[in-house]
Amino acid sequence: MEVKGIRASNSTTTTTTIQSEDEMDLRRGPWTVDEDLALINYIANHGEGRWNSLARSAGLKRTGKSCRLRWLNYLRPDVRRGNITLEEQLLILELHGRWGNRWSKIAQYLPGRTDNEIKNYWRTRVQKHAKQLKCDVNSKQFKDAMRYLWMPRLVERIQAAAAATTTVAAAGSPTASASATTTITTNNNTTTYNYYDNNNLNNSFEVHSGNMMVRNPTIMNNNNFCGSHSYTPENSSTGASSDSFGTQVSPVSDLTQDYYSNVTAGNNNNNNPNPDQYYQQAHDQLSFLDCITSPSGLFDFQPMEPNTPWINLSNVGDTSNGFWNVENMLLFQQFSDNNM
DNA sequence: AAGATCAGCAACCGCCAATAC
DNA sequence: TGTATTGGCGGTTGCTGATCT
Repeated sequence: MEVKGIRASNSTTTTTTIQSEDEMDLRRGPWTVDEDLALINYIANHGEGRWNSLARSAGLKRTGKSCRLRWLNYLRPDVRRGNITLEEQLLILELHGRWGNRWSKIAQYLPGRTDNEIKNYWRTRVQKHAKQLKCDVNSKQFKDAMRYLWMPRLVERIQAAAAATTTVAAAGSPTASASATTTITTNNNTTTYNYYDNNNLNNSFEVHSGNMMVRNPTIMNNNNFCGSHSYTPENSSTGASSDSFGTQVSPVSDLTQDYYSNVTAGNNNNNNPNPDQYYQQAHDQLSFLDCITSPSGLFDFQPMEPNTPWINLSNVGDTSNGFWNVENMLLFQQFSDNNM
């Protein structure tokens, strides 16, 4: 790879292919608080776009691309940060199955998440599992494992969390165990996830070639996903990530104000300020249902082989964060043997 | 306690399509 | 119409903190 500089935080460029005086001064590597403030302030006053000239006008010794990336992936007020939730994991798995590595497209359906974040999630978590299982992440074997084992397991955990919340709220009774039974049945273009929660209530959702439909939707009661959210349909002219969510939560000027006050209050002690914390609340109001239903017919599975066996996950005893424990790897092994 | 290894993620790169001139 | 610039995307790198030995 061509090396034009080093990635040190306070380095200037050690250039091997210098083309102009300006390039000699270009900074690279982690952004400083001052740079972030300069970028935030400039965008607050002038808006975004025309990134090269923006970088110059704002007095930033960065490329336009670098400024754009910093803004979109970090400084933008509506960037949602923190752990990828179970619902988001499920959605990522499903959408990746549908579109592959179309990260920006997938990101459109996870409001506040950036394509970079989703890509990192996939590479660090999902590909890790494939590696552990010694199979290619794009292999049928692994895709089937995701579809028949991992995704149902996620559904189970989602409903368990929802049931636990409900139970605690209702009577303060013991929290839910992961004893629910999940079955998946496929009939032509419809896949049905069916399970009983801890209150012995039957829950299910169906995934058609069209939209996902929910019956008795305990799954939707997760407190992380309530309220409403509007998204930009994929066929919209403003479907790009920068436009889809650019200004819908809070004006940039507010971000700048809050950010300034936070910095002056000494709450930023590193090079990675987190202004979005002020807007996290807005994103905690997102609707999972809104995320997974769309005019374009989202959340439909690829056609499956007929006579797909029902899979009972009741004896898959994973209650930890990781799915691929020894038991499940054995299960995966058996599953693979039966489907090769 | 110290070095090695791993995991997560911010940031960069090259390529390409869209837009401006 | 051709060229330059800009923006968007997917792939990759390397820094940093956590964990392991």
